[in-house]
Amino acid sequence: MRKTHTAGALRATDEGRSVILAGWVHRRRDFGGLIFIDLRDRYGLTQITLDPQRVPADVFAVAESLRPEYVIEVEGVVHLRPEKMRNPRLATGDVEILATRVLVHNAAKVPPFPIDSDGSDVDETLRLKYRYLDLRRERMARNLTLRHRLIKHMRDYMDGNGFIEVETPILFKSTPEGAREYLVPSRVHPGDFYALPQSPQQLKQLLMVGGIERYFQIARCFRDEDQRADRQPEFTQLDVEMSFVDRDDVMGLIERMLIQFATEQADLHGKKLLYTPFRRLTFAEAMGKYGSDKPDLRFGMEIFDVSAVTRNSSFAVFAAAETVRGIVAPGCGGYTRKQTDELTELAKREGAKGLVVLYHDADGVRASGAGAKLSEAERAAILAAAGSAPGDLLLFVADAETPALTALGKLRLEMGARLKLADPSTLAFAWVIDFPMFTWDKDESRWVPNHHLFTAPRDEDLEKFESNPGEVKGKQYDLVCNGYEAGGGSIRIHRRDVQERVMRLLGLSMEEAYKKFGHMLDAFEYGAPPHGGIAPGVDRLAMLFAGEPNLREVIAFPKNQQAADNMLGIPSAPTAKQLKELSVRVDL
RNA sequence: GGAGGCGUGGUGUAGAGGCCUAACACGCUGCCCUGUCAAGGCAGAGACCGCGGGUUCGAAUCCCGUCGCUUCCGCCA
Repeated sequence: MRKTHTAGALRATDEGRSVILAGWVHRRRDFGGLIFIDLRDRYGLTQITLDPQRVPADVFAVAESLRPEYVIEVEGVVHLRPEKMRNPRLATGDVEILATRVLVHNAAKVPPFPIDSDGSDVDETLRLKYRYLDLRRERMARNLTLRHRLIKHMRDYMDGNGFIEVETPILFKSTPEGAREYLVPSRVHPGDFYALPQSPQQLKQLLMVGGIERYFQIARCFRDEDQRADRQPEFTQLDVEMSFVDRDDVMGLIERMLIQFATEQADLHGKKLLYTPFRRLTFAEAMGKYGSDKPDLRFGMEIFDVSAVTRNSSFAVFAAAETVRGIVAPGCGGYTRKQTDELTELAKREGAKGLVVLYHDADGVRASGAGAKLSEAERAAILAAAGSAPGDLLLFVADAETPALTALGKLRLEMGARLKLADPSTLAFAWVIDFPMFTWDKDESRWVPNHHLFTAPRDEDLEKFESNPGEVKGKQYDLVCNGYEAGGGSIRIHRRDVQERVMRLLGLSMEEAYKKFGHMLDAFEYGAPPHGGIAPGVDRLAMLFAGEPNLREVIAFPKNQQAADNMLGIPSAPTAKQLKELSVRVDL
């Protein structure tokens, strides 16, 4: 090892020690007769001082030639800084190294962007093109360290709870009923393809049939779908599966793991958990109060129902609607027509027919606009249901239940953001349970699974299966946090007959079902234990704990929104020789 | 597939039909400087305003197209 200490290690108590540090020139302050160099490595900054009276002329000359991002090695002696020259903002601020030798390992061109910021001042395209420079930022080092500690915590925790990590293949089988897959051509089997796994779902269930009982894996998953701030084409999950468990066993396991992590790693991310134990709400509650199946629970602004009041309203829009729901935007009574029009646009984009705006004035609902059409009694009843105060703005959607709730859910998030209601230093973890198992897909005229087709129905709903599929609830649970889905899981079907009923309901012929999922159906006939699991998203959890706005900040080499990497220049065209070997022809 | 936003020296921005021979800050180069830590002072270099077309006497600025990045909708069992 060429260095005796890191650039973040030295303190006043090290005074007099001879040391060797190595790293990058962060900044150079040259006074002509005195030079300071901030030496940076992953661990911190240390000030190197070059005094011409105390170093040979050739060493001083080397120091004069240094530029930002040069890689250097410095030998010197730790000195206590004069009292007034200490820097309390630096962990190493009490000391400086009086250099006796400076070696340049490598010079550096002028970087295309500054390294001494958090990167928010630089176009992200450039950051990603020069990711190896971008990673030198303190922010990136902190994020990758946090991610490492999260994964290490997961491994230690799972190990401590009797789980073993088992690797599953990346070259997997194409399966329908899921996300679009990445395909890999087989050379040995011309015309045949592997698929990269969207998740190790089936394999981990087969591990349960294989008697592993407690499995986990830090698993890479691949989905060829369009990107979002919280979606990358390849991502990492803590994949978990256990035998002989109920829903609460799985939820409790993950909940304790996250609480422990948040407690032990408080120094790194500084985030507080808003709910311990985690909140629990049913899908119906989540939709009804927050208009979302992954609500941001850091603030209230719950949706309320005034249908009982408006059923016989003198306001035709209200009277005709299947349901009328609303939210209160506190203190927004001063909104202009232009501002409320923006909100109306947002509601329409989310599928609502429109937005009804009422103003809560000093003496009740303002009698203008929609307010003029409401009777005195209705206005009073609406304010009572809303629980609003003078100066508030009331937003209503009169529509069928689902569009009304989802539109108000989006409006709630929009108003929450405008009013800065969500505390950015908190994490509001919660479980959402009792999801409907199936949703009717109008376009395809068939039932589609809400989670996936291996999720078990609640025992009491088994009989409604064929008669009323929309009413069947599954043993599914989603981990949500601050408006993100941080993970999802379920108790699985472990019997062939039940699995076949699900497949039949989804419109799969038994022939098709067997072709695609025969390995599962067969396995269930050889003593498959009851089992269930979950897969928290590692990238998303790292993002949430780090307080970052997107996944790219917690991934060393992420893809951009076009699923491309402009540093590597991928994806890229294969050679004619490669294609020929794979028996693949490109048709553009 | 669709909608919005952005694109001007190395970086981040200003600019809203003629005042642009394009401004400011940071960075960069040179010189001065012994206690700075976002060091300071002086001087200087560096941009055909993403690309293509159009309107106009005149376009960074208006219009059309296109490319790149980003956020969102669809999609994500």
